[in-house]
Amino acid sequence: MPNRTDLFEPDTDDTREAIMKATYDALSKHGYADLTIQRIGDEFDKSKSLLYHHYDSKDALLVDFLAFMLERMEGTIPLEEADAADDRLRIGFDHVFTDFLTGDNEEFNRAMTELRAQSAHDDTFREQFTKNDRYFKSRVEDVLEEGIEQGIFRDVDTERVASMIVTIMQGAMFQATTSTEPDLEAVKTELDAYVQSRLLADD
Amino acid sequence: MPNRTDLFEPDTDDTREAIMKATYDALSKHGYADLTIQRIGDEFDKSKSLLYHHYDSKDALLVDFLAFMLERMEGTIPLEEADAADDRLRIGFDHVFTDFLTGDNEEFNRAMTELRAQSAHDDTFREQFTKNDRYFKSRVEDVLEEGIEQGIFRDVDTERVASMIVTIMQGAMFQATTSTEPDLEAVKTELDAYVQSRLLADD
DNA sequence: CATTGTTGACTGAATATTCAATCACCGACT
DNA sequence: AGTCGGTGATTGAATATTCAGTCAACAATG
Repeated sequence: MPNRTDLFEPDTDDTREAIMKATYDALSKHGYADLTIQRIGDEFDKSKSLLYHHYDSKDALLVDFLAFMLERMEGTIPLEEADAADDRLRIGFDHVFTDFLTGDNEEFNRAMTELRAQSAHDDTFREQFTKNDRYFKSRVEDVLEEGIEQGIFRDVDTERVASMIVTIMQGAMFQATTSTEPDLEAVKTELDAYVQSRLLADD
Repeated sequence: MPNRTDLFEPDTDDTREAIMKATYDALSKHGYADLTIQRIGDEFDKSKSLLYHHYDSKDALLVDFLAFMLERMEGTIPLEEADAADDRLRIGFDHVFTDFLTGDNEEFNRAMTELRAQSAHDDTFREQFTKNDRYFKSRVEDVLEEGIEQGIFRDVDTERVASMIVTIMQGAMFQATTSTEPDLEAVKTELDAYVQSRLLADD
C-alpha cells in the first residue's frame, strides 16, 4: 500500500490525484450522506477495488480527501497583490465575494460546507477545520497589523477584528451554499462600511 | 395514515412529538450521514415499523422533522423584552451568544448545522432554510427601523445591516458547532463595537 | 521473476420498505 | 346491556437492495 506521505512520491501521486478528483465528483453529485465507495468508484476510471489498494478504509480515504481539499483552499487565497494594507484587504474580500456571488466555485464551496458540517460529529474533521480557521485568521491579522504599522488602520484589537472578519466569511459561505437567495451583495457593501467606520474613519 | 395538519389533532400529536424526539436523539447521537430508520427506531419506545405507519418514507419523515426543528427555533428568539431598540438588539445578541458560548444548546445547534448543510444537495431543505432566514432577517430589520424612528440609531440601510447581522450569526453558529476553539467571545465584543460605530456613534 | 497495479466476483452485514397479523377501542345495532 | 364490525395503532418477521470490505487471479513493468 503506497503511502502518500512518502518523501519521494512516485507516480502514485497521479493516482491519488485521480482518486481525489473522483471523490470530489461523487461528493458533488450525491452529497456527503450518500457518498459511497461504489459511487466514488463510478467516477474513477479504474475499478473500485483499487481504492482499497491505496486506502485502508472509506474513512481513511475521506480523511485524506479532506486534507486535499483544505490544501487546495489555502492555495487559492490571494496573498500579496498590493502594497497598502487596505488594498490587500479589499482584494481579499473581492476575491471571496466575487467567488460567492458569481457562483463560480459553487460546487467546490458546497463540497466544503458539507465536509465542514461533518465536524459536528467527527473530531478528526473538526481538528482539521479548526487548524484551517487559525490559518485564515492569522493571515487576516497579518494584514491588519501591517495596516496599523503603516498608519492606515486605527489601532484596533487585531485578534478581535480578525475573528469578526473570518466569522463573516464563514457565514457568507454557509449562506451562499445553503440558501436560495443569499444576501451577499448586501453583506459585501456592509462589510466595506464596517471596515470604513472601524478601521479607516478618521475624518 | 394520520395527517398532522388536521385541524383537530387527535392523540396523534403525542406520537409525532415522540417520533420527532426520537429522530432528534438519533441525529444527535449519530450525525446526519449515519441517521437510519433503525437508529430512529432505537430511540423510539414503539417499534420501527410504526414509523412507516405515520410517514410514507424516511425522506418524508426527515422533511417533517426539519419543519419541527425550524418551528422550535423560531419559538426561542426573545421578541419584545425592552422598549429601546438598542436594548432589544443587545438582548437578542446576548441570547444568541450566551447560547453559543455556554454550549447550552450545543446538541440542538449541531443538529441544526447538520440539517442546514443538507441544503447543499436538497432543494426542499434549502427552501425551508431560506424562509427561516427571511424571517430572522425581517425581525432584525424591524428592530433597526424602530431604532431609527426612535432616533436612537443612525439612518442606515436597514436591509443591509440586517443582512450583515444575520450573516454574522450564521457564521458564529457554524463556527460554534464545527470548531474546537470558536472565537465567539471576540466576535461578540466586536459585534458590539460594530453596532456602536455604525448605528449609535454620534460623538 | 518479483513486485506492483488492477480487476471482477464475492460476502456478510446493514439498509429502507412491506406485509400479515394482532390489539385496543368505539359506535352501531339488537 | 351485549355483541358485531370497523379502524387506527402496533408489531415481528420478511423482502429486496446496497453497503464496505476481501480475495484470488491476471497484467504490466522493471
